[in-house]
Amino acid sequence: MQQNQAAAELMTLRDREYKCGIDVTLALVGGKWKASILWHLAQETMRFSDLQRQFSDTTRKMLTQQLRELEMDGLVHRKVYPQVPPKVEYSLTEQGRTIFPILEMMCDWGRNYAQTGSQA
Amino acid sequence: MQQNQAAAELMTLRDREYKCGIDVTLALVGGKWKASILWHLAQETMRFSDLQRQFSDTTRKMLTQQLRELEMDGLVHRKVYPQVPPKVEYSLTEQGRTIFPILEMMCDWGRNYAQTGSQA
DNA sequence: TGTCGTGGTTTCCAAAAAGGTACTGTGTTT
DNA sequence: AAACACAGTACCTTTTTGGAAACCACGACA
Repeated sequence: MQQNQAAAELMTLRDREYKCGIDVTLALVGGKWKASILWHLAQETMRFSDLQRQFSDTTRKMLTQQLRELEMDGLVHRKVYPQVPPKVEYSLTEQGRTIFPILEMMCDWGRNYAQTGSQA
Repeated sequence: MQQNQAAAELMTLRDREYKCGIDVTLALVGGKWKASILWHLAQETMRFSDLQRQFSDTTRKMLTQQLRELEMDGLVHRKVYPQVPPKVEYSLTEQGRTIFPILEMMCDWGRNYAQTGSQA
């Protein structure tokens, strides 16, 4: 019963209300690519073209869209170098780094499930 | 670079392929209600009508749909009592319980983000 | 002058997820 | 005989996501 001590009040995020912290977390990283993007950025700062290579099965549009949202949510930092051709580097913010332990556990759990759980 | 040691091979789940454990995890609990359902069931076994009360802003249809998928994925156990009116109890399986630490972290992180992170 | 590379944006369309409403089955109670 | 309780199912619509293809800006370079 987590309600009792810490949450009767709703949480607000981008004009939506959530009852539970889990829903907030999923709203931030639950998209099809966001969690993976954060995971990869946790390993190293990457240029847009690096991300395109890593996520070769998505489109530029999706990548920029997800990155913009992560940036607005304060999880990712976008650094533009005033050059031609353009150079843009993406990295995690302090805030973004705090979610790493969760991503790590999700990665392990999912991998383990795929190996053993699905045929249990 | 998590690729190097543990994953070059793809993981398969319900006829889809995933490169990363994170994506597997999200496929299983990334739905709009699934993680919360698991979270509540981790606290206590619940009847369908209990869940309806907890998730009063969704429909019976969505609940059954999500529960069926969680059941198929081996995370939730469905026990039917042969009575009239019907009685059906939902609880976590062993497998389902293993995800609890992740849910707990997501709950804390999300709650913390909602309080402090969004105005940082 | 024309082409290249990077990091996008725009428009349009398809697929997937979520939601609404009505209907069902069946013992028990009134 | 009618209504109720519980746990659904069926059918259809709406909303949200994801994706394909084309276009853009701009300096460098041949």
